[in-house]
Amino acid sequence: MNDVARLAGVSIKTVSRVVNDEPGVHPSTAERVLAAIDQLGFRRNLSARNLRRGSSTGTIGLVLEDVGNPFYSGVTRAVEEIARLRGRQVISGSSDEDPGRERELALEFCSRRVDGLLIVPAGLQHSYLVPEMRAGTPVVFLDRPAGDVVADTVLVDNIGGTVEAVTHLASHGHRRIAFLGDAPDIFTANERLRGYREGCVRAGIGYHEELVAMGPHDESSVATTLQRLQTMREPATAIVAGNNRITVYILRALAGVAERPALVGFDDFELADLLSPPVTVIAHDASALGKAATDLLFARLDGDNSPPRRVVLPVRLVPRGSGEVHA
Amino acid sequence: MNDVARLAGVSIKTVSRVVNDEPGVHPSTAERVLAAIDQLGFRRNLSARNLRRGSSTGTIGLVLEDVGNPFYSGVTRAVEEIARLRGRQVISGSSDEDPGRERELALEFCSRRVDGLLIVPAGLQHSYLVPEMRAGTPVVFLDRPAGDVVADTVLVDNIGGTVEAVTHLASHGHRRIAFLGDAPDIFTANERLRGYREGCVRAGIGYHEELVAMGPHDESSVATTLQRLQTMREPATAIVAGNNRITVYILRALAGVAERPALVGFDDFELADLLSPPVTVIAHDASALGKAATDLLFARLDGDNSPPRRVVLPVRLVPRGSGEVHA
DNA sequence: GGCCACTATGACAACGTTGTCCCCCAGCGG
DNA sequence: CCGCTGGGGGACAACGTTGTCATAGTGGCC
Repeated sequence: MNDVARLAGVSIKTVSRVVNDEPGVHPSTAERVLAAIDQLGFRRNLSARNLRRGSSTGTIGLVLEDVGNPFYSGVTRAVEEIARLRGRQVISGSSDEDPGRERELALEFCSRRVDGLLIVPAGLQHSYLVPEMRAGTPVVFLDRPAGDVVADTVLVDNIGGTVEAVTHLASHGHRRIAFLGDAPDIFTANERLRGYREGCVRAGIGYHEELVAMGPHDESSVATTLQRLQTMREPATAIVAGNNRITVYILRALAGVAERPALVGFDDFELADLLSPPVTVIAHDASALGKAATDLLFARLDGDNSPPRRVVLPVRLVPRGSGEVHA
Repeated sequence: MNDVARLAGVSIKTVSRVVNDEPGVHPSTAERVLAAIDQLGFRRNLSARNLRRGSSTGTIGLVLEDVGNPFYSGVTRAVEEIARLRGRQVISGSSDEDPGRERELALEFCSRRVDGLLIVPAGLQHSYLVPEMRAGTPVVFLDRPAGDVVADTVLVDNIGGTVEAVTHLASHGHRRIAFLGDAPDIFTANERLRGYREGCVRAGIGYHEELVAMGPHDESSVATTLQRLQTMREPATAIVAGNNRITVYILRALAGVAERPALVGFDDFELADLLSPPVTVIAHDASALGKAATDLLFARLDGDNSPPRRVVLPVRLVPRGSGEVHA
């Protein structure tokens, strides 16, 4: 800006005025300044501007588990969309389920003075955020709740969803329904397990430990588990999969197998309808989740300081075939 | 920092020394400072720091077409990964194929003084970046080249891939091979069309205008096109799909159809192997693309100022069934 | 001519840091 | 007692902006 001022033969303040479209600059002066800006390829430094104005940095931080997972990239897209409408940029990072990494990312974002934080928590300890929140940085947790702080949270109805899945399978005559879930220390995995259990009880088919296999799972552990479930004394005739990845692992393991158990997966995914049989899922909307969380964040930025809210988004069972096989 | 200094009864410079682990602070003083930091929840302002030091802002900007597309979210993931290893944060945004939006994002990132830019170009005009590049901001284009500036570029072998697809189909006896591509003003779409044409010529089956349908496509336009291709006087017996979305549209349109043409899709996608028939694709690696581009960017940041490079990543045909149907 | 109002512009401080340079004082040798 | 040394610490400027206030010039009115 200094250089521009020198070239145009004015003070830096006048350049500032031109750059900010402030009134009170003579058109001919403005023109000279603009020419100088163009010639030097000047672009105002937003960091300095925000520092001086003490105002918003125009950024929001997004900590998620893995952008590579279609579910989270859907969330990211929705967040971006709304941030854009509100003139904000998104800085994001993946925690890979590592609480340390999550914390590192969140605090790094705070150091950059983001206007707000959206976090898919990896761990259960979030007291590290208390100073930031007290200092006025709004934080919204999504997909999973914070461990030890009270804050805005947007979740999906994990319990309702798995209850519905089990009920649905039971209504087709299944009494040996298995559940393959993610690591039980992950909130959603645990909730879905609870829903599964409740569904079993409600359906009157009882909860049987041996039909449950919690993760972490990979392709081979899922294959092994399926083997066990199908060869036990009273084999499982139906399976509830705890998330999109597990569903895919199951599909891989079952590829080419003639006698397939019924299957309902948690999370919808592309092409589920084109597989044979098409996969019945508990669907919920990644972009709705991202949108709800971002809307909540912006409400806080707009001054809403009502008590923290917990929003639970509905899920719906989408019957496609794999879950409508009779026992 | 001021408050911390006052509370600890020292000067702000001493606080700065403690925060930056600089030597020359008495342990007992440091302890007082740390206690004050803790009590006030102080976190150093990175913008101010970078402004003062005139150093890197520790961020890189990523402009892509749509994070929601699994291909680009794979790219994003890879970029993030490498940026992390090099201590950088990623700021990203989606252009939605809108050149204006691409430019807006890129310039916004420049205003934030990102250390470097990774761009999946939406348009053909990139001279707007010349001042920034001359000012020392390295820019790497990925997936598509820049329109009118010479810069580092990482591409995949679009032509080679489609040539291979056509050759593969021809070797199974197909002589009426159709091509459904994206809008021809998109570089990759155009290149793939060229590859298709060259493949036809090489295979000695000739290039026939009526077998080509360029986009933009959506589910219904694809369905209509397929209808036309299959009912023409000499119907198409095989199809090459120009990208992952078009492949999916084709699969949707063909669902339940008994007489299916052979199909090879450009871009691999999850579950392609579990469909029936499994989908033969020209595969290339989103994360390899992201990694190559980011590596190139960091090489520039490390001072490499050799002439701009153009890297072309190989693709490979993955035969799975849909492309091995004989005519 | 003196005064006012108004426009165009500039000087300067400040945002929160850090780099540079300087000062104070204890400890030590002569 | 003096001077020197070195460790611990502070004052101040500067990074690139913008907000505040001041100032110079111009034209109009009495």
